[in-house]
Amino acid sequence: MILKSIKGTKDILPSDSSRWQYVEQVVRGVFHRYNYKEIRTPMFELTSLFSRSIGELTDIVGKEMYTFTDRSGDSVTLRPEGTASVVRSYIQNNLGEAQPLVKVYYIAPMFRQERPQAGRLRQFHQFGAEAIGSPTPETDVEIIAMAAEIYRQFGITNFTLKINSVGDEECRPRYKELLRTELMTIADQLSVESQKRIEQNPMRVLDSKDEKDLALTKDMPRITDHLNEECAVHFERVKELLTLMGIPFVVDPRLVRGLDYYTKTAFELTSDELGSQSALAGGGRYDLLTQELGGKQTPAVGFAAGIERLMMVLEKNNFTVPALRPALFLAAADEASRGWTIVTTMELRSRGVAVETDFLQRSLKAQMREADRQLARHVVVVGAHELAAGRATLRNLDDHTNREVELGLLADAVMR
RNA sequence: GUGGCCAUAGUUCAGUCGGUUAGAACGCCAGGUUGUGGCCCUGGAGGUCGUGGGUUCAAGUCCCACUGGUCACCCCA
Repeated sequence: MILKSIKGTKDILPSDSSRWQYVEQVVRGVFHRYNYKEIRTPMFELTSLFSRSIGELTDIVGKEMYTFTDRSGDSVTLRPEGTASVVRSYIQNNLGEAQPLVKVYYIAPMFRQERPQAGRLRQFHQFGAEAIGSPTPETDVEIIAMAAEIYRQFGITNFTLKINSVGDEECRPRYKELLRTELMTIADQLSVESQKRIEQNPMRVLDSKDEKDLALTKDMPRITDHLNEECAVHFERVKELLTLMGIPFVVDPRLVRGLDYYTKTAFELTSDELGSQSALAGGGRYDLLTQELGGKQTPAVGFAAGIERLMMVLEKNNFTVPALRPALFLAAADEASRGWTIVTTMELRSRGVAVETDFLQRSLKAQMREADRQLARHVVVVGAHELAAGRATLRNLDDHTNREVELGLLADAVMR
């Protein structure tokens, strides 16, 4: 086999597509109840949209983007996440002019050029939502509650909600400077990666998974102790509302997340059933992004979740979705009756019945086996005898019962 | 980008110390007395042993390279 799919991409085969459809349907249902409307943006954008929004120094922009030069010489990139495109569309289409708060969701493929592993693909799928136009902590909580609700809909309760506040343009720089100074004093003991980050993004040092780093930075100042009044009040209110709603959470002052645009609330949903890539979903507030991309200053908050990772948890839980089944399989007992079966199959289909028939000129036994394999609910064998009588035996493959039906009333007989 | 492990039928895997026509299970196909599935029985099809080189009288088996997969690191969904 010379032509194969690109590394880190996967086919969603007929055997699992119904599972995907079911998952998407449940997700859409929750978004609908929260009154979020779908937005579909292009799969690729000008590279600068992502580098400017996600941040030049992030891993995503620095080493994970699928970037190409197109025939006109423009640098374009397959979207690595959803928020940048949504905000671009929000600005470009003046969505904020029609209403003060825009609530949208997406279910879409994303692309990052990394080495694949369990729970990580180069093309993967996310659902996510953005509430653009509201500065209130209530909106943060709606987003968080909605994400948690989706997992609950699938019977997944075994996840941890971690939240933090990363401050705003006023208190974060101040905290970063304080932290940087502190980190300098132990710089030579930190891991190489962390040393590099002291300058560029000291908060990511705290987020390091290196055990030595963790021990060394244990008593470093926490951002939650250095928020300004506004951020602190906001964070308190988020925690208060989550508590009132009965949504369990843990405050993780080290939580930073890999995108630069977050302000105030940042959160993450993790599962311990996932192995190394444990993040189910993540999100936060991004009050400065719209302005950063050339729009009016507009507060916003959102989240994104990995569908493959949700699928992995569902599989661990032996979650099954009902199979899609034909209501009827029309079998031909002899060659002369095949004309009738194929025409009738088409007629019944246009009347709304899911019908399958034989296309391989197979023996009756083979047709029966096919009906069984397709999980057809009923089968009717039609031959010269039935066509003459205008009646046939309708067999229910689930309870193995037979009954006589008029051929003209087949649709009613199997639809009920 | 770095590292560990792996690569034999459609799938999951056996394959001894290197030795003759590479096996099993499941799946697939066909039969098991005139026209009724699932279970059972019988038979059948299906493999360039990932690719290329090397060692050897002899390589699925040993060595090297490459490719692919997988898991982990970094980071994230």
